[in-house]
Amino acid sequence: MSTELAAAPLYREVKAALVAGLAAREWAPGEALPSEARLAERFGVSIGTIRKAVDELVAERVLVRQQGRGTFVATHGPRRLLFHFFHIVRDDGEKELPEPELLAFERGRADAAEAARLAIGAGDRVLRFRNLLRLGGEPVVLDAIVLPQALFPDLTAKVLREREETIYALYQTRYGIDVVRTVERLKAALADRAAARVLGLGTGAPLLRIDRTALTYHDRPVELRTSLVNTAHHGYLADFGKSGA
Amino acid sequence: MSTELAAAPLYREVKAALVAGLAAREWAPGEALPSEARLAERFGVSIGTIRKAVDELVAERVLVRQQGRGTFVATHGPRRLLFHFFHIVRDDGEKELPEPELLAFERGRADAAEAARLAIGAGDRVLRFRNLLRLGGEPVVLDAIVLPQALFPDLTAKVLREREETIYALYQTRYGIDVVRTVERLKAALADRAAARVLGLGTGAPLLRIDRTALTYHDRPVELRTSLVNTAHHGYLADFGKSGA
DNA sequence: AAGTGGTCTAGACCACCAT
DNA sequence: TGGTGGTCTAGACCACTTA
Repeated sequence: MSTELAAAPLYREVKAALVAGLAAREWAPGEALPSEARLAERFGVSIGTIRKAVDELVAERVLVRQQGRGTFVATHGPRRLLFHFFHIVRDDGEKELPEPELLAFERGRADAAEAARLAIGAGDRVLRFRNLLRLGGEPVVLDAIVLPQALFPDLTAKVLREREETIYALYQTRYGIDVVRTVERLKAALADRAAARVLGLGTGAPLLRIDRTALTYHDRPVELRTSLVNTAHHGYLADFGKSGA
Repeated sequence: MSTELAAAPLYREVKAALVAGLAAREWAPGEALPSEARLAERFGVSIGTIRKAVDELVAERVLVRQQGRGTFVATHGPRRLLFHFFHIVRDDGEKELPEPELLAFERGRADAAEAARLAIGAGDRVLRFRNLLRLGGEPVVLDAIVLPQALFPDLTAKVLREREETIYALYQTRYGIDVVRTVERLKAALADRAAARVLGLGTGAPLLRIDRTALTYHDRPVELRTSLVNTAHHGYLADFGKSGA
C-alpha cells in the first residue's frame, strides 16, 4: 500500500482501495472479488488485514461473504430491498414486496433545495417521476422521485414502466450506480387532494411523509425521494442496533 | 470455555458469557472490564478471540473501548441518549436535549396487547406515566410510558420528577436495568383534544406517532412508549448503515 | 514506566462448496 | 480434491493513558 497519508491504519487504506475499485466497477455487482489470499498478495499485506477491511464492507452491506464460494459485490434484488431499503411493514409485522405503478414522468430543473441535497448546481437538469406502490393490491405509498439527469442520461418513462427488477437494481445494472445507503427524515402530514385521490383517502387524512436521500460510494447522493404513506394498516419499522442497522 | 452446545464458535460463547456477566451486574455500568489479557486467561482463549467477542459488543454499543484506559460498560447519559436513542432533530439538522415534564403518573394493569409486548401476564401490574418533552423551550413530544411494576418496584412520580439524569440512566442506576436497544414503529396520526392542548396545536393537527419497545440484554422488553411528535419544525432521523445503525 | 487497547503478521486447522 | 471463507492461536510492535 502506498502510505503517503499515514495516520490511517493499513486496513483502512485497503478498504479505501477496495471501495475505489468497486466505484470504478473493477468488480461488477454479483461478481466475486479475488480471494482473500490473492488480495493479500496484491496489496502486500497479510490476510488478517484484508479480512478486517472486508469485514467493514460486509457490515456496510457492500460486500457479501459466502463460505466456500467467495466474496461478492452486493446486488440489488427483492431480498435486499425488503431487508435494507424498504421499511414499511404491515401491522401484523409482515413485509411485502411493493408493486410499483408509474404515474407521471417529466424533466425539469433542480431548485435550490434539491440542488443542495443532490450536490449538483441549482438549475441543473433533473428527472422527476411519481410511483404508486401497492401492498397486497392496495395503494399504500406515493413516491415522488428526483434524479440528476447527468447520472441517468437515457432514462425514460418507458424504461421505468417496463422494468422487471427493483428500481435500485435498474440504477445498478443500467446506469452503473450502486445505492449503498439511505438517510431518511420522517414527518406527519395531511393528504392534499392529489395524494388523497391516488391513495383512496379523504383529503386531510394523516400521512407519514418520508424524505429520503439515497447515497452511493463515498456518500455521494444520487436520488431524492419523498414518500407519502397511508399508515392505516402499515407502519415504518426502525430497528437500530440489531445486525448492524 | 465449556462447549456442551458445540456448533457455536468460541468467540460467541465468550460473548454470551460476557453478556451474562453484564446482565448479572458482575461489572457495573461505567466500570472497566478486566483487561483483554486477563479475560483471555480467565476464559482460556487467546486475546484475538476475546477481541472478536468484545468487538461485537462494542458494535452493539453495550461496551465502550478507550485506548490506553480499558473497556467499559456503557453508561446512559445525555450523549448516548442523543446519539442512539433520541431520533428527533430540528429541521436544520441540529439535535437538542429534550427537557421532560411529568404530566401524569398512575398504577394499572396490563391489557392483552401491552402484556404481549412486555412479555408479562395480562392483568399484571404496570406503571403508566406521561412526559411532555420540550425542545428549545417549545413542547414538541408527548410520551406515554408503560413499565412492568415488577421491574421498578418503588418508582413514584416524585422520583421521576426529581431526577437530574436521563430516564434510561434512572432505570440503569436505580433499578439495574440497562436499555440496550429499541425497536420503533412509526405512523401518522391526528391530534386528539388532549394531545393538541398539551402540544399547543389545534385538534386534528397531524402528529408523528412512534411506538417504541425498549429492550435489555437477551432482547427482554422492559418499557413501552408511545410518542406523539409535532413535526412542524422537527423530524425523525433514520440513518441506517452509517456507524452500525 | 507500566498497563491498556489498536494494528499487523504468520500459520494452523475447520467448514463449506464446486468439480 | 482443491479452493474458498471462518475460527483460533501466538506474538510483535504501536499509540495512548495514567501515575
